[in-house]
Amino acid sequence: MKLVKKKIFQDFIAARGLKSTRQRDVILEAFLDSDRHLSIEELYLHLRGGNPTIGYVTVYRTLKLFAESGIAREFQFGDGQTRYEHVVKGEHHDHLVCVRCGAISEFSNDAIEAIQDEIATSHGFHIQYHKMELYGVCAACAAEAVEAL
Amino acid sequence: MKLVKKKIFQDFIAARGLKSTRQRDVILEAFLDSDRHLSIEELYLHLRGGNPTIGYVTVYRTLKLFAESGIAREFQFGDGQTRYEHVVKGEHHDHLVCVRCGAISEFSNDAIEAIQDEIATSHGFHIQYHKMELYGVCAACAAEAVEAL
DNA sequence: CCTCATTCTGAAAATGAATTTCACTATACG
DNA sequence: CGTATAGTGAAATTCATTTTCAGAATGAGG
Ligand SMILES: [Mn+2]
Ligand SMILES: [Mn+2]
Ligand SMILES: [Zn+2]
Ligand SMILES: [Zn+2]
Repeated sequence: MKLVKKKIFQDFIAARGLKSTRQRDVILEAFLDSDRHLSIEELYLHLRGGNPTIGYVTVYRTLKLFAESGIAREFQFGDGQTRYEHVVKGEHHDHLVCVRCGAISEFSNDAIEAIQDEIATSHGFHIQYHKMELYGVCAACAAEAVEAL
Repeated sequence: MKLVKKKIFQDFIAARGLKSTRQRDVILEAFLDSDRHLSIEELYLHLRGGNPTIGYVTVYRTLKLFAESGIAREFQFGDGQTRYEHVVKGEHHDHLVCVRCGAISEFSNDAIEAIQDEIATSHGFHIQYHKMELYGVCAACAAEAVEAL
């Protein structure tokens, strides 16, 4: 899967007449090695740990490229930072976001997706993408809250 | 309904020891008279038309108060501006957002809401609120696109 | 009606994430 | 190699939001 995504990005780079650079390689590697929903800054700070260092702006631009190429999705979970996760086209899932600890978990449900299509159709609306996020308290935080009593 | 919302806000103001001001009255009136999903700036510019003028910051703070009081919901539809709509607690709907003209329409679907609850339960997750937005091309814009051929 | 503690207002300043600029560097194709 | 083209990153800019602060308004108690 990691190799598939690398290939997709390489092809995208080639098709657009862009260049392959050390920075893009490093960022791609780190991005694919993560299973989190990373903000630009998080990835940037992570990369600063290694050597040589890569600029914030390059991380920013590269994540945008990932999204354009189809190997990443961009999100706004309401914490003021844009986040990215790597995905492959065709696959889809939505999110549960803990308002206490920020943990993000994933789910997908075909029934909901089907109903969404029906709703769109009945409105003469052509869906391009959707956003579905459930905000609340995760199991771990709920347990913690109980302990604290 | 408008009166109900006014009452809710007045009670909120009283319960919190806040004061009733001309500005809050004017902003509330204009907000309740709209059926749109207004950004701070839109409402501010609308109010500037009338006299006397009200500051941007006051509109900003007052919309926040509306949200806290329960008569408004806050949104981010991805255009970079925070938007507000007036609602009553208990009522709920989600949105279709046109990526071409920005039009926002509404829908609600009990089946989806029920499935969301099941998903949360199966994750031990306690939902506080959710976000569901379908982005795409509205019927009007689709028709326009066909004409243009 | 006054008093005055408290809240409100709004211009200006600050914040902070995203985005652009630009001088310099790296890539890649012949 | 040579060189046209794209990339990099520090710094500057943008832009909505949020905070600050000094003067104004509100309203509970007298
Ligand atoms: Mn995800
Ligand atoms: Mn709505
Ligand atoms: Zn949590
Ligand atoms: Zn439209």
